[in-house]
Amino acid sequence: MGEHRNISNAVIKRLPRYYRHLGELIEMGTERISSGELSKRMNVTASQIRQDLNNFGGFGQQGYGYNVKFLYDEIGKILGLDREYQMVIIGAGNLGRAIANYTNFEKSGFVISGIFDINPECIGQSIRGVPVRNMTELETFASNNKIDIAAITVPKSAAVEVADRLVKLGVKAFWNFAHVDLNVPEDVIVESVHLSENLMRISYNLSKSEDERGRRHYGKEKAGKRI
Amino acid sequence: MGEHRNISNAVIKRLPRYYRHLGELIEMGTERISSGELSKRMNVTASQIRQDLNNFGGFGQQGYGYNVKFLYDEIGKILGLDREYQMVIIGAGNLGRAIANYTNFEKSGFVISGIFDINPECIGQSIRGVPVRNMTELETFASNNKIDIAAITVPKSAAVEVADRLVKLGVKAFWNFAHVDLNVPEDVIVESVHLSENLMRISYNLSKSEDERGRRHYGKEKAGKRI
DNA sequence: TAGATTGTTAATCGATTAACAATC
DNA sequence: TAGATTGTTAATCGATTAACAATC
Repeated sequence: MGEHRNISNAVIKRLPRYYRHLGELIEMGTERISSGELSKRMNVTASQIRQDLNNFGGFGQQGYGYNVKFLYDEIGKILGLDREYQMVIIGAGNLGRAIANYTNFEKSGFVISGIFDINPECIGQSIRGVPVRNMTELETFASNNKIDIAAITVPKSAAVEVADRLVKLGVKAFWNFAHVDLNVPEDVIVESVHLSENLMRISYNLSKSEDERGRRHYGKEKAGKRI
Repeated sequence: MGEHRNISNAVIKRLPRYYRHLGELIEMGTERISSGELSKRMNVTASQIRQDLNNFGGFGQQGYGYNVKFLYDEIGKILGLDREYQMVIIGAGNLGRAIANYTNFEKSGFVISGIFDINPECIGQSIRGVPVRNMTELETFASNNKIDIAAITVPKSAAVEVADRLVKLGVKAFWNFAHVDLNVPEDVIVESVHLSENLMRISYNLSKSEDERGRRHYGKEKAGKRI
């Protein structure tokens, strides 16, 4: 019962990627696939694929493999993609607009029901048919509309306060683009996209590649101690 | 020597977060901090902090802790933030603009040197002082300007081809926002931001929370086999 | 049936945490 | 010095991979 409690985070992080590849396979008209073939395609071990899927029950068949469409649908259900989610976007800047315009979202059941900003120039504008509302209307809006997810695309300085307001309004999931750790109650989900951290991993790896010839040192030199 | 080879990915992923928190501590005027205090602030174990930092050498002092400013600078160096990176953005849509307008990037040494698109309406426009160029000019541009990083904000269908072109031009790092796995040579870095995967983790967690009451099943029912 | 491939257990590998001696 | 806290080794935990019996 409740099959998907206690599934490790590592597994969950991989599910969307399985889902995407299976979608591509469907588009290609592939009907069945073995863990071995999928393994080659995705660059993960077949063992890992089978282990991951078995966390949720038996989706395959010995001697046959997995039915692509069936597996795709099942993973979709696991990921909760079989229903709609009402999402608001806080911040109608470039990032907020990018998200609002991201047509694919609605396809997968993420419906943008409101966009909010404090900038008078934005307020009243319409983005993809959704009007930009004044942040002062947030509470009224929330009492008339269920908000499943709030995307936070405001600057760091405002993000924490906005999140607090939304938590009070009962919002249980945040998609956070601000460079802060939101502090929310235990039962509230935060998924953060820290773009600057992304860039730092790139610069780390770039400078590492160069080091492979160059050589650099960090911290105290402890002569002879490390090699 | 060449201290930072063979550092595990898990460690590297945490470095930007240390860096951000240390930056906040500097702003607050904090001069020194122990692994224990930082541990409370960041919600990680003190042991992990010490282990992580010791991958790069001894930054602390027994009985004292870590000098915040010194540690911040050292981590900055490790992350390669002590130099500039030339970045181009492929795709002048909302997401491309969001990145281009992200003022903070230049602060940290990421300089946007070019923006490219195929849409005639965009070409010639200027975003933050950077003109939007025709994609056909990419090769010419690359021969006159070093490109350290390319941000790919074009649709999935175009992303793979664009990345191939850029690899041929010698670009060694990609910041990929398209929903595809870019296939690049071994020595090329790809950092992907798959927004839809983010959303799926949110929907997974939301539907899991609801299951905690509801109950759902996936896959074959094997009565009595699992509890 | 024989062959293929899963589901699943056991072995390995890696990452995190605990503990403590070294040392500021 | 005594107290605090690091650097580092050892113990634990968890995740990945290998192996193979079950079974389609």
